[in-house]
Amino acid sequence: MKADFTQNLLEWNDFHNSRALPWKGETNPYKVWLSEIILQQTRVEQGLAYYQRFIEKYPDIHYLAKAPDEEVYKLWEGLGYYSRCKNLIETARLISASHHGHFPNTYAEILKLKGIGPYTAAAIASFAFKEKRAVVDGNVQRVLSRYFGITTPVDTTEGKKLFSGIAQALIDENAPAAYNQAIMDFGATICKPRNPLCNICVQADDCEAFRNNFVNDVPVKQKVMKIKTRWLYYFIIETNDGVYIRKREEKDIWQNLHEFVLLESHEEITDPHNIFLGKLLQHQSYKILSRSDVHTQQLTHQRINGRFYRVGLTGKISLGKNYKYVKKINLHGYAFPRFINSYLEKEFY
DNA sequence: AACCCGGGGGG
DNA sequence: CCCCCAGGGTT
Repeated sequence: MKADFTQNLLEWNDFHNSRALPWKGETNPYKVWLSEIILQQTRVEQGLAYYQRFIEKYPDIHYLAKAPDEEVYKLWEGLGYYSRCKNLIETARLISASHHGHFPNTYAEILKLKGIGPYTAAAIASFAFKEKRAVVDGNVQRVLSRYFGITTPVDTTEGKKLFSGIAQALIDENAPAAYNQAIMDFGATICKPRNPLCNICVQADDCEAFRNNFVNDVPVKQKVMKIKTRWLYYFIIETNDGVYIRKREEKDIWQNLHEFVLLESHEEITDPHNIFLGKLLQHQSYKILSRSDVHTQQLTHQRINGRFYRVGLTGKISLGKNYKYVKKINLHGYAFPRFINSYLEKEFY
């Protein structure tokens, strides 16, 4: 069984895999690591430009370690899952300082690093250090569940153990890196989530799901997360040349990114400024300069709705220590969530 | 084990 | 509108 699957895969890789990516064949652990963090739960097409910008700005791990937090977040801005950026910075500084810039070179040691789990540790260990350690990502789960006809949910403890065991049994002894790269390319280009190319698949003869016609029913996933709706009313309190912003510190979406003065609700509010600005600005005189249409953004597990109000002030005020007064010209130096940036780009700048 | 964390593209 | 993406961390 293994011989067939692995042999066919590597043969396909040699003669029919034309996928070209900048990090393919890369053995520099820093570059492998960076690419893998960027690609976590992220499409290759989306991550590619980010990877190139990071490599350009931070050619090695010491450059990244020395960079100010805000600069790195700004470079990560728009990519999502911002804890990846936080862990990226922490790990870079740890390796730069404590390991003299030398990346740990075994799966077990790599796995201890922040932001690195089983998949990423296996990827770095195999690509950079040729360790025989099979990767299990969404592609691998899909390929294996179809080929072997596995209906165990992939997102359970049992499923994770099952798939990592099978993957490790299938990996090629002599070419672990090539095998790992090949199975992910195969999953991304042939054994795709929807409309897989079974008609030209070199594994089709031995594929359980194809032979029994349930290719579209695997892999099985268990978790169904309910989507909650949030209403965010942002007040851009501004003077002639500055605005007030704060960093989101709480455990919530967009942690460590910036925002304006916020009134949040679980449902729509007709005139949010009436109940809010009076209290916030006390005796200050202010003027509502504009009110945006309702903006929306659909996240995986939340639906964000909201409006943006520009509020004019004659002079500076104090909104507490959480808020910073920033000149409008310098807003570009701070990282904002997409929800805010899309407003700024269209209606503010 | 259950829940949380973004944003984009395809059907 | 729903699903998925070179997953990982926290509770």
